[in-house]
Amino acid sequence: MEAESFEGAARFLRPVRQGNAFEETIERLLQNIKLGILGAGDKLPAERELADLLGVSRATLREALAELLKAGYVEVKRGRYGGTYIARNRDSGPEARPDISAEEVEDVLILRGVLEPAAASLAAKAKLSAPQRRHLLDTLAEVAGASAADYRPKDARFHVAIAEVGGSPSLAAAVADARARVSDLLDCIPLLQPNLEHSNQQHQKIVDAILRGNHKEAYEATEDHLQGTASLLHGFLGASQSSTTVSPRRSGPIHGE
Amino acid sequence: MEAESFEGAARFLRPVRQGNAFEETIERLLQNIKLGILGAGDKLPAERELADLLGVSRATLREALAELLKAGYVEVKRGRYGGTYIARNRDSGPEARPDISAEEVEDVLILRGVLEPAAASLAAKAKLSAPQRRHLLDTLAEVAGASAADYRPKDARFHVAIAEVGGSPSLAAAVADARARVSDLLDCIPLLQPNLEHSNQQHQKIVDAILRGNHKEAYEATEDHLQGTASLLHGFLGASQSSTTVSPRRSGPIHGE
DNA sequence: CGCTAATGGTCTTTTATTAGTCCATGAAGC
DNA sequence: GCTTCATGGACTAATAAAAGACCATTAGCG
Repeated sequence: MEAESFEGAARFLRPVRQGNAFEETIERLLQNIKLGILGAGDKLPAERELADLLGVSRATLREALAELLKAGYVEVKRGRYGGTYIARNRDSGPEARPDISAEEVEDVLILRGVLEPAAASLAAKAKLSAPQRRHLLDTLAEVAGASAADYRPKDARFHVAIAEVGGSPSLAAAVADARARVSDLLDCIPLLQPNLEHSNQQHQKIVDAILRGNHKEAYEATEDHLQGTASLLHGFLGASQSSTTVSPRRSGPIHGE
Repeated sequence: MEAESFEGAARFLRPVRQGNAFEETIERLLQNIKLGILGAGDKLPAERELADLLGVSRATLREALAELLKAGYVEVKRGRYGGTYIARNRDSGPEARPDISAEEVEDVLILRGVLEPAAASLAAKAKLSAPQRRHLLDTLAEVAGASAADYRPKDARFHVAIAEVGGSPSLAAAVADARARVSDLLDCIPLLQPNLEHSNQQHQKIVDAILRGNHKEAYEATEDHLQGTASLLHGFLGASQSSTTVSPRRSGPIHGE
């Protein structure tokens, strides 16, 4: 325990920020879109307000919004009562897919495997208010009724909703972050109809357990559910494109261009 | 699910960064010191390398180091084979203690209550290498033999070590972050000798379970252990200084000054 | 002794980001 | 119609941060 023992320490002296303000702003907005928190047709807060929420200057926010506009994620209406809106039918372009390492897949699957069942368990233990119960049921219905085109965001929205009612904002944020990473991985693999139906059944089971206050069952049902997508991801990505510790983004923020 | 439904969305449109680069750099370094990852007498990486690790310019890093130097956290030696070292006996000044809301205490306790037992369980499930086992035992011995003065960092180091061997860097980082927040809270309450002895017994139990590969026991032993400090924190902070959603830091980075 | 080289210390230049002001637009309300 | 005013759009000045070059120091080494 003397001088120069950085083998391990270096892992914790990790970067203080992920990129520049412009890139992080795009990332945050995109995360909210992909997680279905900002759904098609939704109006974003006014630029001045949104910049404040994101803790970034309006100029930087506008740069980010300009990119999202160019990529078709948002639409803008001018004048009073105008604003920025999430595009209703984005021509889903060929999302930039940097190579994915098996380690990274494993890492995020472990993380969400820890966070999500725990969040479901907490939600079951918590004394949910009527609006919270409604929120769960609403997001459940949304994902059950979603078309294949927007299944992923609705699905993510549902899972984040569970974490939201768990009582810890930090946990909800952590789940949202992990879920966003999972969603990025899921974008690389096809959406299979039988999987969707099975997923919806599992969703129902999770919500049932939460609303009945059965935390053990909520935990296990969530574990089961995650197991499915974990297997899927392992199958499609697990053994492919291994290693190559690529530097994360830093160039070409959206996709083409 | 139409336009302008931001009641919930706003919670996820959270700030993209916590402060300016200078403040975040101090915070990160301080976190590593408080978590015992950088222990007394350790040599920091050279400025150029450290700046690179933290993803910040050398100028910004040096500003941060200057603050830590002024506050007595580090010492500097010039010339070849010189460097920046963690101070051996810092005159623990009156740490700036912004008011703490009960919600914040609850939030972080829930979060670590989810993360740490899960990390211990993962560690027990994992096939640990000899160096990993040694790492666990080393940090365990360090905390068991620690003086009251540096019990907290050694304790934190031990808990983070468990997460390190769990197989997910993201989870380890999450545990480190949560632990740092807990440590900040613990700094507000006295260190009681009987608690220390009980803690050390629990630590031993956790490591035993992990090394035996009994994940259920590792999980439960960690839960038990956390329960202790949770009660302590609730007792000392729970009902005091409630509400007042104070803005986090942003001014006076270190302590006095 | 005197050189070497890795390290902290000090600059300058360029770029990113903020903070603020003012303009242009256009649906709502009279 | 006409006015209102919250909105996006466009600029400027000030500040933070990065990138890089160069200087000063000093333990080791021949």
